[in-house]
Amino acid sequence: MSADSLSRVFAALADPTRRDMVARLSDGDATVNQLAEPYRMSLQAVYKHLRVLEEAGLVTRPPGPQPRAVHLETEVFDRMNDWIERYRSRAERRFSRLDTVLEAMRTDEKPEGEGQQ
Amino acid sequence: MSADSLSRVFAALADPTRRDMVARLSDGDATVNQLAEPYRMSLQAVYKHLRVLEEAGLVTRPPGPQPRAVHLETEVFDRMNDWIERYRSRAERRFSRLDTVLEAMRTDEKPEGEGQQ
DNA sequence: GTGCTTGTCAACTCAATGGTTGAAAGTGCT
DNA sequence: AGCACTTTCAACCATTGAGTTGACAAGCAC
Repeated sequence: MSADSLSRVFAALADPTRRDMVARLSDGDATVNQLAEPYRMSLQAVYKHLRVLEEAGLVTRPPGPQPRAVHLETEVFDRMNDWIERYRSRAERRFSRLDTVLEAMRTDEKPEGEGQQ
Repeated sequence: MSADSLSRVFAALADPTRRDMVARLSDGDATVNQLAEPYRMSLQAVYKHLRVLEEAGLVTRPPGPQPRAVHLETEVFDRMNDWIERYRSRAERRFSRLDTVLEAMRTDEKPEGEGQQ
């Protein structure tokens, strides 16, 4: 209940069925029944998965005629990417900086180094 | 236990505490005690979180002197990014193609061809 | 209207998760 | 050896999550 929005997004994608739904929706909108068809689970279960995706903001269901379409929202992907890139780049930048330091140490002096690798 | 590896990664990052750990580890390796310090939970709980991150491949703990360092692995981030980008781009490409079709309909008024690929 | 299909809600089961405490191994230092 | 610190294992509890079945509400066709 208290999960922040990023947690909801990651949690939503932690389930293989939901990732598969997202994958299929990337090919185009679908109704709940179309979505449910390949899975060996009840329609209600699929509907529940849909709710999870919806609450994570990964999917919207614009109102319309009876077979309502499920639509994939790509905006949330950006938020995930931002998070991932932020820390990946930070770690990699730090790593290359450390590399520089180690190299400086080797050329500078101190042949006492513990073989890190 | 039967979760595939992508599921484990997403599930690992679905927890705010674990995301915070990853964020902090992106600033440099840390011992478990250092990692645990800001949280109001038992050390054992932190170890559990660490295990989850470890099994997701997000973190390694190279052997060494007693307070073993926890190290962030950035490689897994690529796998996540691959997945995200794959379906984001697919959806956006489809969207722009649809856009093109719609525009063609408006300007042309008779779109007879659709099988683009 | 009657009926069929689609979509939704609710209650229930069962397994997994996040947290706890307590105890036991390892490891390092003197 | 002995002591302190780090790490892990096990049992337990509360909450969430994925799935089920059953029933109910809308929409569309006849």
